[in-house]
Amino acid sequence: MVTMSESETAADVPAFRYTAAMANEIEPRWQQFWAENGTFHAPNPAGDLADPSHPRAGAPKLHVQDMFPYPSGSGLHVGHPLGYIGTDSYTRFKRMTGFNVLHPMGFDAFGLPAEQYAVQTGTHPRTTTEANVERYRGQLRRLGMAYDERRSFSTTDPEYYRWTQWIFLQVFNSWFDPELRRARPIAELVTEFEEGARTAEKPWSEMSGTERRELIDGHRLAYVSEAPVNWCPGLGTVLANEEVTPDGRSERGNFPVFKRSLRQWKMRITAYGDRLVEDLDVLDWPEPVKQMQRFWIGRSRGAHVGFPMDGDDTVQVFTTRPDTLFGATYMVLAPEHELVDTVVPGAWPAGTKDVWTGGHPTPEAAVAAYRAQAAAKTEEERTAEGKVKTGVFTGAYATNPVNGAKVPVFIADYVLAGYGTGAIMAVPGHDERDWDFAQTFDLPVIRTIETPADHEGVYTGEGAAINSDFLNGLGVTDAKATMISWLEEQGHGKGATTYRLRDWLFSRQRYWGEPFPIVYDETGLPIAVPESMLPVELPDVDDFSPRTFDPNDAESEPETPLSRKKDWVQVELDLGDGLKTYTRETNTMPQWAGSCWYELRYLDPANSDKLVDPANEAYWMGPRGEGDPGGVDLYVGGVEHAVLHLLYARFWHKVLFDLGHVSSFEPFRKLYNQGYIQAYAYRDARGFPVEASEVVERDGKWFHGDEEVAREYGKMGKSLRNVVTPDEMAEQYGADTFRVYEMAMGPLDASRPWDTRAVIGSQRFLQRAYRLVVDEDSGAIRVGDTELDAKTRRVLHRVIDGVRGDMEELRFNTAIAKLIELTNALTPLPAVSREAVEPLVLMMSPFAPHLAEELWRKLGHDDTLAYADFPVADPAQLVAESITYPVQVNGKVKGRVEVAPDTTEDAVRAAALAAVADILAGREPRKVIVVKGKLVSVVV
RNA sequence: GCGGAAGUGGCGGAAUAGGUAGACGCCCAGGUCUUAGGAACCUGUGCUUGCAAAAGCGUGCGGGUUCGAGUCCCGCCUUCCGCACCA
Repeated sequence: MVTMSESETAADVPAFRYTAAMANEIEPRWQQFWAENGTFHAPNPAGDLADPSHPRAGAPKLHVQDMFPYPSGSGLHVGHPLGYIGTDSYTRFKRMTGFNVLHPMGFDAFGLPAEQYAVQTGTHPRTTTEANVERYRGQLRRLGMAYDERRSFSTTDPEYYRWTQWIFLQVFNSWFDPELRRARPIAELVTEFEEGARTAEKPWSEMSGTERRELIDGHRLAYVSEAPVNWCPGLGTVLANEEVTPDGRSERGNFPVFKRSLRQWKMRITAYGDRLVEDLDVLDWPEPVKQMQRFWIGRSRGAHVGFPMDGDDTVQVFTTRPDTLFGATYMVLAPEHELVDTVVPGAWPAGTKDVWTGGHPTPEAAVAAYRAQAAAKTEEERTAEGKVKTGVFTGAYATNPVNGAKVPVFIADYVLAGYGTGAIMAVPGHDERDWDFAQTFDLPVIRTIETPADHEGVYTGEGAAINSDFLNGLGVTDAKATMISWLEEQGHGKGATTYRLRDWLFSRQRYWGEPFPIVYDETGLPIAVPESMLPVELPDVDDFSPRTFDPNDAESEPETPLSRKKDWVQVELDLGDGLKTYTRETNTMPQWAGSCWYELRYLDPANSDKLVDPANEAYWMGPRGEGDPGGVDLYVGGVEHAVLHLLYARFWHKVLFDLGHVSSFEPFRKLYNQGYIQAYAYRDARGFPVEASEVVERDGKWFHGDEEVAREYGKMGKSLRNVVTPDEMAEQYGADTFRVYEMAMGPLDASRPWDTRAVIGSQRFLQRAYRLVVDEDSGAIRVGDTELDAKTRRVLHRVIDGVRGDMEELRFNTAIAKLIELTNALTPLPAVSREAVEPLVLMMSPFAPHLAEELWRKLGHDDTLAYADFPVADPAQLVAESITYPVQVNGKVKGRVEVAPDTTEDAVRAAALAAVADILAGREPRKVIVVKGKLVSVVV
């Protein structure tokens, strides 16, 4: 879009006015200066990035990081860089206050879109990805980001994913010691078995080599298992639980997802459940994010209890309320529970109620029908039916171990196979779901918690135990503990903790991901590729797509793209037993893998011997003392990563910590969620989006041409035709104006609508600031060494003080408001004083770095201001010359008095009463309150 | 249903410790300069009444505490986010 103001009025614009055209001359020049001079290189304490001569070498450090982007084909829109500009402004400020600042940027470049594009066009994903990364780099550079470009990488760089694979091997070669609550090298486990310190069902000495390997493999933190997973035929891949929506579809692509038992790689994140929950307490994270993680991990404490069945079987249940065991009047198994088949008798036992049978002649028929019905339902249907409980009697009875009572065993889909043991004891008196089920199936209720007399129905509150033999009279907490001790003594159960969190499904049937550093021998058991052979490079293939299927074909089988590359899959290696043929793992890692540890690689990006030099890790991320987690000092990104990325990254970091590779036990000390920039979109009468930039407002309605259109509010995107790019903002206003606008429009953590029209306000501010230094007509420098008048000087120092405070707290919007106030205060002054202008320029520089550098140069400095000292307020100037007290009478402001700051309270009171004397009209004040420095309140 | 965040002018937002509500910016109106202004600059701008001085009202709604409440307490409403039979 060509603005008319540019073309038609150019002749009238003074030659030295700060315009978009001037910004577009200034900005690339300074970007080049910074790049050529390595202005933003941050020195490491050790290795190839060490630089003892650097002005910040050995200074206190600050590691600030953004959640790096996936470089999509459509480039950045104005919403994407919001957080980046925020961290750039913050780190520029902190650098000027003396910190050695690490603020890097990289690219999360493995992922589905490049692969899908490759499938459609045949373009290699690497080609697409590299082009997109270059585009992103260009866009970010154009915004003047102060990154240390030597530390930038893509997760797709073989030299990067070499270390992703190396970490995978660390995980693979470890096991979790529950006693020490930490990961240990797998070799130590082998030793324990060899020496008999640890025993399996079969003595180690009697086991075959394969049996030993299977035993060990079963303890690894990365393991292959045949287990129910989320199979998505439409995508041709399996998905992690976290990638499946609540209605049972894929987060990407919205295809149906089916539970299938398949052999897949998993990571034993559940072993870290306790530490992942507990360590949240020491993190400086937004409470909602911690809450989401706590909920996702879903730790609950309770007990496993065995209910013996007729015959030899015992059903294990998990309960958080062992104190209510005496009230268990029936049991429920998940329809998929493995014991269902073995417990079903040939005929309905005596006393079977009609509602229990579902109208079927035999238990076998009833169970089969119910299972078929449950299997046919999607997760969505199962939960959509809400509280209507369905189920059927299995015909079997179990024995309540605490009192020997026979209780009927049902199957019902309100019990989930995937949680706890997939079986429950039902206590209808004190559990809402069990109550509902008991009502439907006419089952008895026994109260075991004293229930208020007037209470009807289920009671889930606290109370003393009743009808519970040795528990009677105990409160809930004591009753739980007593029951668990009893169960453990009697051998009927023991205290237990379960998690909602499942082990992390780690393999994907895709091409564009990190290959596993794993081969298989003739036993079919996995073998680690030696570290010396890393990276296992992703081979080129002809066909990038996994085999996809009819999205509803639940019985289809995954087929990976790499499996078709036969000459790659079969590999000759000498792994210690001479040259042998091995088969490569053909799954690839999920997209999360690369982002699980990138914060570490920024610290030492070119280190070819180690993931990161311990000296560099300790400096940038090490703990600050006992109990301190260490980690990135400030990590900024969207709240959408509250669970997945942040949980996986914490898990890997803890494994690396346990194995001694890092000194911090958390990756991100402080987390900050920036808001989203959204935008209005407009639809015509047919409901089609029209180009938002062409819509005009008239009389509170919106028109596209002559047609009235409807406005809506949502994400910026191609499909809504409301995209605004930073490139066009830079072109029309300059990058500095764009940066100032994004930071001024609201608090960083709030979401707000984009409004291109309002950008002009930021442009005017920069223009006024430029005008303070440079005469618009002649280009002459206007700044002189005249002293500031006392009043303006106080304004200056008040602003300096306020801006410093705002910057520390990331309150950029109010910092900019204060800078505008200062600029507006200087504008009408007859002489422009260096005393005020230099601090103004320095304080503007985090937001408008190009303009600030340009003005700094014009003010006579010959080097970058990036390492200049940020202004410090003179405390003497912060004391007001006089204080104006508003005077309230009965809570309403009725007058004002201006007094010297050191006026005594009595004098203020007297002056205030005099000021409102006519309002009081002779009435005697009942009370006079003087709040020092604030106001006077008179009550009559 | 459970958990969390948030509701302030026409709009984005400010008020950091209970103390002058609306900083700063956009829009809008009037003006200066000008052939012109859709540039820049200046002035005004919460709502109602009023020529004005001024008065009344005002931070989602209803109560409460207080000399004083956007801020604290109780009860609601609305919006957004997360979870959703987790035993």
